[in-house]
Amino acid sequence: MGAKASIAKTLAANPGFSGKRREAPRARPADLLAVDLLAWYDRHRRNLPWRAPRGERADPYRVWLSEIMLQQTTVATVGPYFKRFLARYPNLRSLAEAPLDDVLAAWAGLGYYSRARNLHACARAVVERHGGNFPRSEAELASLPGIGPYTAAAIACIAFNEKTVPVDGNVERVLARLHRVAHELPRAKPELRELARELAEDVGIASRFGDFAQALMDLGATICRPRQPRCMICPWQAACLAKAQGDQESFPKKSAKREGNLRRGAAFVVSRRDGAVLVRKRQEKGLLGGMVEVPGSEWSADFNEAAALAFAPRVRGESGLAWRRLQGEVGHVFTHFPLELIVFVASIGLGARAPRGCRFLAPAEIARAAVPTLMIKVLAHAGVLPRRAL
DNA sequence: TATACGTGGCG
DNA sequence: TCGCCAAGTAT
Repeated sequence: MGAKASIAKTLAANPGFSGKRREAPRARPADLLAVDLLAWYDRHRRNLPWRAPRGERADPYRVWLSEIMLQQTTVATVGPYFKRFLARYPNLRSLAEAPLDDVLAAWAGLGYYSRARNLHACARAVVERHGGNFPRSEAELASLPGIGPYTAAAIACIAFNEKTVPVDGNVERVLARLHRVAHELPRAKPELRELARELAEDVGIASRFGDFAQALMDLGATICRPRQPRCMICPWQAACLAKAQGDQESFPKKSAKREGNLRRGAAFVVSRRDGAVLVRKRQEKGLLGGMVEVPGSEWSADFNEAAALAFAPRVRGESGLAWRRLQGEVGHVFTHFPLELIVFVASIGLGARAPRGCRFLAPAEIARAAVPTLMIKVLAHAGVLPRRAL
């Protein structure tokens, strides 16, 4: 199916869409749309840390690392993490040989920690299965840990110039507006993927698949933004069906997602006289998997504050800790639920021994350990830390 | 197909 | 202040 046919299908799926609108948008052949975008990209190309100099092929290791970091994460947030990570692990082999805990520590604060665990597993898999070189086909890439359909396509076209278009949130938004896609996400995903596949065909004459993918994502990030899109300077403004209708901000349509219930719990900060804090490691899988935390209760909607001290850690060599409940709470919002933690603090002497499964972490070590932002907030609330040092 | 999975920025 | 959103994947 050609691009024109899909436009007709889009129009057919929009009963309220006036037939008069068919003529104004998309006055030019589809291949020129791709050419227009590449020309725009050549003029407005952003210099990002993982991007190769113009005309040069990007390093697959850097492309992969950046794409994993950029999953659900903004360019501004990723920048500093990417540079630090690359300085510490300059190539695939150095990453594959590193202990997982060190990798988690380098990832601390970025969120979605399964990405770091899969990153590490992927590095080892590429060394074992591919001799240390990333495969170039989308299918082989997608079989690696942490690499799904989007990332496989992104690496394939950006690092190897394979003929494919990765479809991320940016591309979905651009295409949903360009074609005024009526269906809601995520149901519209197959339709949007098909539109993206047609675009890959359009790029054929230029054979710059990596540039085209990055151009499309840049267009979504800087021009076709979720709110207040800058249509007046968009290279595709003349072809955009939503722009013609004036309702571009209402695309893509999305199904309403329900919000999670508030969960509450208690955290216990034990400070040793030399400043060290009692911590433990969370289980490998699930929320904040493998990350460092202070001891605490379960987090639940029906948390009973009066019984909170039952969860307090018992420190060997101490006859009983004098717990002090700090005023206020530590609030944190996860993707699927908000959390409020009350914090208890206690001080102990140098002779104390950590309970089974726990250890004491010196202040200087906290910055180098795998401590998630939630726990940074708890430690800051307890007065143990000023804030994360970037 | 739906849900779990972090965090920070912005209007 | 608060809801939305950002270059998704695994199960």
